[in-house]
Amino acid sequence: MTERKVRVRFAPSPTGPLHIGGVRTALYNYLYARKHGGELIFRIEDTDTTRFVPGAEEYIIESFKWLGIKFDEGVSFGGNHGPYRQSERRDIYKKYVDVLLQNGKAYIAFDTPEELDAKRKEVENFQYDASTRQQMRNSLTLSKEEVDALIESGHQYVVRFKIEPGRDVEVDDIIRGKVVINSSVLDDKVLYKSADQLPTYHLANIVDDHLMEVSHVIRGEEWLPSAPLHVLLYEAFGWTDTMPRFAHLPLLLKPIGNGKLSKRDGDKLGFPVFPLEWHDPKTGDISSGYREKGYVPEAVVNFLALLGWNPGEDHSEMMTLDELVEHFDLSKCSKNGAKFDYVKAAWFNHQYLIQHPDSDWVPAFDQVLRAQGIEATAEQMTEVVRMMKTKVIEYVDGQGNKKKRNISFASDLWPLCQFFFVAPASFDREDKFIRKNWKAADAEQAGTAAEMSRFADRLAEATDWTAEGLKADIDPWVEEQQLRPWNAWRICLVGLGQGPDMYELAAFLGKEETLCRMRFAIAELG
RNA sequence: GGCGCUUUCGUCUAGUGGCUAGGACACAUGCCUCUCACGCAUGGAACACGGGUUCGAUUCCCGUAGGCGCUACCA
Repeated sequence: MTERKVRVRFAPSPTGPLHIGGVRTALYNYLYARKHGGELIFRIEDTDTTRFVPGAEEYIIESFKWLGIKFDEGVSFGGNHGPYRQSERRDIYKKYVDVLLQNGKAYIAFDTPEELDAKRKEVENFQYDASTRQQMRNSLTLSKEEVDALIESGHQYVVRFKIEPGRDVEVDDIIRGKVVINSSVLDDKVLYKSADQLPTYHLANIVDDHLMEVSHVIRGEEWLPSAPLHVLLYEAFGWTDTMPRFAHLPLLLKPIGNGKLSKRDGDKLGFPVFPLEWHDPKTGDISSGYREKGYVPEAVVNFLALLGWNPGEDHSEMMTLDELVEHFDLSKCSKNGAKFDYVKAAWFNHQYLIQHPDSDWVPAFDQVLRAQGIEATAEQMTEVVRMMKTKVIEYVDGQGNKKKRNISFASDLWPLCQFFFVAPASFDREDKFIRKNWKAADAEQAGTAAEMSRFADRLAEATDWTAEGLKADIDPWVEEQQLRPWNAWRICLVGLGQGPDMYELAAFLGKEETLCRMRFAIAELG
């Protein structure tokens, strides 16, 4: 076989939002295409009209736009192998179905879905294949005249692939090596339905991949069992010379428990399984998306790329899209399913966020603040981000345990930064930090209140109210007075044992607010 | 049930016919410190099991068990 230009495709069905596993499949196709100077095609597989969901196609396109995964041709991208929407290729499929019918590789079957259901109930493990097709109503058991008459009178039919039994069919998979399945276990798959004059996935897939000159089929492992069927179809058409190479990717699994990652896991465990928020047009349900959750696309891509593949050796896990392209190698994909580790996904986002300029957080942070009824300037928000982005936040994991993790999203900021915008209204005397750091006066020592009072008086004299200015002014005085005012001061301004450096906080609040909060705390705590 | 794929720390994984089996996330401890952190350092933690092949198997082969997928006029 001669070296062919690499042409790969991502071909989703517009039946709903794009699942994160689909995103990974698309990403691997993208990486492979870029790596080999090839092309990536975007095809819409809408041959099942009953499952079509309006808006899904637009959603998928929008998702890739956000993720930065670019297609070279396909629906909405142009190209000269179109149309790229399967529902617009009826005539093409019909032509190829006839080819199969004429050369005896396929036959017409009249059994209705109801009849087949009945048969399945009646015969355990019924399969429409070489062992049973002679008992059914099809062009193999009916005379030509009967068949023609049936079609003439408007009976609906399907075209089935006639699989010759007893043959070991070999699939040479890039990731898994040789996979052999005996054709006897395959059934005579429906390739085409007269009812809507559309093919099923199997036929459309082979015809399109051939016509679109696809060189490599990179798809999920759920397709592995039908890969031999596809090989047989290429043979039936006489296209084996240009048959694409296959690569079946391992699946994404639930983070906890068993089974593959599903739509519901996400919102149950608190992480999205869709790139963008999705509003179901039928039920009105809203499923959360990575974009709305506050992920940056680079982090999502980076994390996803490493689920089932890695560059090997001790290479850094932080990689840009270009770096991923540079190192990507299909043959180094792992073979077993990967549990979806959303804590690590958050870590990736954390890494990207602290690498981005603080001001990049402002739009998202602004939304978070507005939701709390707070307005702040861009400068203020940038400052808060700078001071708080390396803190940690508590969260509840899938098992209901309290855990801590790095701040990974703008929305994590609010619970930890209220005090920048809202003064403490009361103090919890039982709080460990307050009990430890706010002492009442006794016979030998003046209490914390007195100390804070003196400290406030001294602060009032400060002229350069910036973090640096205050430090230069106050540090020597504190030293001279042999004071350790930090924790008590923190109680005054924050109300808790939280927050950034005290000089920085004071500088942010301003002189008036700082002194006001101190007087209030002194009065309250005594 | 049938068919197929798969199995290295809790998770994602690297790796080899002979290694103290490496890294990342998570976890723990210490240092730093003005709280919580960040950062830095350290630590615990894995080759599913049973047979072979072999001087020697985590690595190669065969079973068993577990996990996953497919088994539609869905993709």
